[in-house]
Amino acid sequence: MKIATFNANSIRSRMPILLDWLGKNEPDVLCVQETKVQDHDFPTDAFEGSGYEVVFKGQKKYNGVAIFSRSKINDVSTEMDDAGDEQARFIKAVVNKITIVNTYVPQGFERDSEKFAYKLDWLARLKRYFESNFTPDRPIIWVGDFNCAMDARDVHDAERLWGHVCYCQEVQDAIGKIAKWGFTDVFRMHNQEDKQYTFWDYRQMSFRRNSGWRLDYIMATAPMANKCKTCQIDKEPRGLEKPSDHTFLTAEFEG
DNA sequence: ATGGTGGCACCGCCA
Repeated sequence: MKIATFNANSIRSRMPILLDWLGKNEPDVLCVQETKVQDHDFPTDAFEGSGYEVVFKGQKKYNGVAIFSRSKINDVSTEMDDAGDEQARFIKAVVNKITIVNTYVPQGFERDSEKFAYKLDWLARLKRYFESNFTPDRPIIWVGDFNCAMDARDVHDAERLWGHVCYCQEVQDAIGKIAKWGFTDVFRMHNQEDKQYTFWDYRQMSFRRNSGWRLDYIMATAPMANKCKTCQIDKEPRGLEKPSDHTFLTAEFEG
């Protein structure tokens, strides 16, 4: 079973990249974040005949998540709790009896902002979601754009960036607590190197300088982590006419 | 050099 994740930054703009990548890589499941499309405008027609089923939760302009699967998708939910907050950052589905949780963690703007407080609260809610709905002996994959670099290897300038909303103690702790509940970062399980980035800020032409961040993750509970054979970052250029600031991350599991 | 681009939906917000 091959599972991949990709922050699209508008799925409609990345359709050529997405369809091409699906055709070449044939993952069983692809989780997408920042689809930036309302549900009634989701480009379902474009995937007719692709062999993929898709479920999604979007809203106008921002956020939005989707799960593509070659096998039947069951038990979809688009909210982690009953807080009634509709930011379209969470979608869960079951595929081949494996629970897939796809999240677009809030970015947080600045550390003294309301948005940052929301980010921390959102992550605390996600922790409660896992605690109250599952036990870590179940096969669960949690993937997405976590907007968090977990250690110095995951950023291009650890000294300067320490304290950034995507590289600071509070967010590392919030994600760390969820990981401690029962998740393994399967990329790190297979690769200890630094500079293994999944995101480059296009405001700073950072791709050509490799001024990146590792913000995208595939996390697995023990029964799945034990079966994880590889986890790789896609290094191919991601489109020429229109850049995409994140790349694909893929993990392969036995069975 | 403290900026810069890109996407969406508007006349700014978010990353």
